[in-house]
Amino acid sequence: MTSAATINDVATMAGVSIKTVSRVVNREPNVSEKTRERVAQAIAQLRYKPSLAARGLAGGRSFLIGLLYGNASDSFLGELQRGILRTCRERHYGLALFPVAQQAPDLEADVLEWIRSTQPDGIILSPPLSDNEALVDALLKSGIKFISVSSAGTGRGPSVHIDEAAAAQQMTRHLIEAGHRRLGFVKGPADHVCSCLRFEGFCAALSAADIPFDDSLIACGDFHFDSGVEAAEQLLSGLNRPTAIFASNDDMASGVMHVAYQKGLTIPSDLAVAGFDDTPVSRQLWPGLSTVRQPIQSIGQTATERLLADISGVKNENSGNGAEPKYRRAESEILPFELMLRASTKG
Amino acid sequence: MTSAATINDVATMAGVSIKTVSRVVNREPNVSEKTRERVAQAIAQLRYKPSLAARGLAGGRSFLIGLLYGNASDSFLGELQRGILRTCRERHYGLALFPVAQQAPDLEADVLEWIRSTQPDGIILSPPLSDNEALVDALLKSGIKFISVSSAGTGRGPSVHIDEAAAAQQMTRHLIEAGHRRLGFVKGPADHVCSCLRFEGFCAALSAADIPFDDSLIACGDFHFDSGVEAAEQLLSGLNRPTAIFASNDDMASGVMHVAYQKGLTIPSDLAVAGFDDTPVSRQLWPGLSTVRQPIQSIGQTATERLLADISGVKNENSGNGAEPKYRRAESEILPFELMLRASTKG
DNA sequence: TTGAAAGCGCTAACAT
DNA sequence: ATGTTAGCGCTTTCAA
Repeated sequence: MTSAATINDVATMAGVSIKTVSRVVNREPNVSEKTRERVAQAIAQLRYKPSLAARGLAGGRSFLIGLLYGNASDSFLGELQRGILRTCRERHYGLALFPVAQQAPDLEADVLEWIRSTQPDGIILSPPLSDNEALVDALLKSGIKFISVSSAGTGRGPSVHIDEAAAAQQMTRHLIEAGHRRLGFVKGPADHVCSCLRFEGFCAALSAADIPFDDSLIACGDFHFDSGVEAAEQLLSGLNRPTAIFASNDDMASGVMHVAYQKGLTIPSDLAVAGFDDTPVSRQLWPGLSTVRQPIQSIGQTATERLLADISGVKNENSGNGAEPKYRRAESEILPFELMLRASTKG
Repeated sequence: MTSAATINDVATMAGVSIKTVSRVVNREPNVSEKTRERVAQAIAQLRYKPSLAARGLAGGRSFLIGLLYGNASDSFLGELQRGILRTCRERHYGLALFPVAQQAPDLEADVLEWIRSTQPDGIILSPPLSDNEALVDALLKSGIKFISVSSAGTGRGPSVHIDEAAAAQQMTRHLIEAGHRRLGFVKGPADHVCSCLRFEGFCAALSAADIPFDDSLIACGDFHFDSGVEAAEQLLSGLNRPTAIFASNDDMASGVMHVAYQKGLTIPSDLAVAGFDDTPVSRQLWPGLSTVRQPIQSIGQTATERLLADISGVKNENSGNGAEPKYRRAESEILPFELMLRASTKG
């Protein structure tokens, strides 16, 4: 046999009809364990892979999910893609990428047009697109299934993310426990929900420790390195400078470290620095940057699984013995984060 | 009309058979100008878009190009994807990602299988896959069109890349001109063609400056941060340590910087450090890392354009009046690099 | 220059 | 729990 195996080959080999093969491939119910096993073996042996084109044509679905993203960092997107692709591969789905020009005036129209031409079965929204009210509205109205990752977004759609506020609070507490009382904070873009949550967590930790909030210790950035530099220059210029700075992400934190070096400050003895995201750079900096790790791959995987369940899930929902529906989970799924404590905060 | 128009709708509206519509859509010959006109109008009026799935199924093409990649860095892959997607979007092609498990025993089989199931019309090979002889052989044998990016590869297929050796030579010359005579070098993985080329460039610069080659100044890494750390520990442990270290990529260079800090060396006065790739980290480190910038986005774009030309080019090749074939360019296309000189090499 | 018919490989609706 | 039958929208013969 020279060309690729088709569903017919599998059916013949397993001694069943092609429909049964289809059931196994699509994880539909009503296949006996024995049959499923036999079919699975034939599939493995023939190295059968269903043709996306044929499935799409016949099923009116594209077996494609779309990933919409703005100008997030490459490491974030890379991790996210890995997670998504893992699930996609298992489930024989394809991934269509749509890098959105965030500043486009008619972003929603662009996205809708892309959806029309690509016809993905569902969409994953990565931040900060998930925070865009107009876009979410348009998506909701269009009826396409979607899920947000790494952001609670506007709360009007399902999402998979960590508890950003709790993470920021915990990191802040770590700094406070290290003896810091003058804590600087570099905010992210105001229109990112996660920026706000991280700031809230910071404030919560302060007030829990009875440290008065000092507005002069707060600077604003845009999540990029350069804005971290600017923020640090502002925060470190006064006489009464902070002894620790918590930046809302690693790129800005690395900017803070840059300025500290320029000013001849030693990290962490003169200035402790913390970031958020655990991007690769946090290990590579000297000293290593303490930061918060999100399980981005898992987030991608989980989001994809939930999206696929949503797409084809309704039918499986009340499977079996009158039990509760399986897919009616909470709209949002919260995954655990982890504090990565490195030398930048340890005296 | 609620759902999208199909070829039948167009045919009915234009009063022709679907085959004629197909001819018009695919710009095939043997359609009278009048008919073509009429069909074109119907297409415009119905906003007809041919279904990729159906075209793929029937025609054996997918209008998809595949991107194969191993464990390259996220910033590299991100840039590459941006370049590729730009061209894809213009040409109405989709992009299918295939992250290859490099250590897989039957990598070629995996890839071939993926090709058979996804049926991309062409493939972009990113390093180090382009250096895998067995894989390239398999691809060549399978007859699928492909092109390598950022690596001359084994030289048995088209590619788009920079002149790695010249770049490494130029960076080395920069170090020599800064007064360094004891130059350390951290090699990349031996099975990466670009590792070898970068090393060759280094050696060429040494001999051009009449600096004797010293084997004790050469260490081996695997392109990852940790291996840079190990390499630096080795290179900086002896008494007669180098005054400059050129690492084959930025991640390893950052490892070198880490060790320098640990040993209390000041960069660049005690030790100059240079990297390769101009990943974002090179700016974020302190001091900024001198490195070589590849135009990765352009490489991606160019490769995609050439691949698509190759895919659909054959039929256009001898169009009309016996002119020369249009697509017979050189197999390899060399794009310019750029030295990014930052503080890590400037006294 | 045009069209009719036969699939491509799969899923959906309806048997059994 | 499994099979049968009709297509999905298009391209490819091959015929007119």
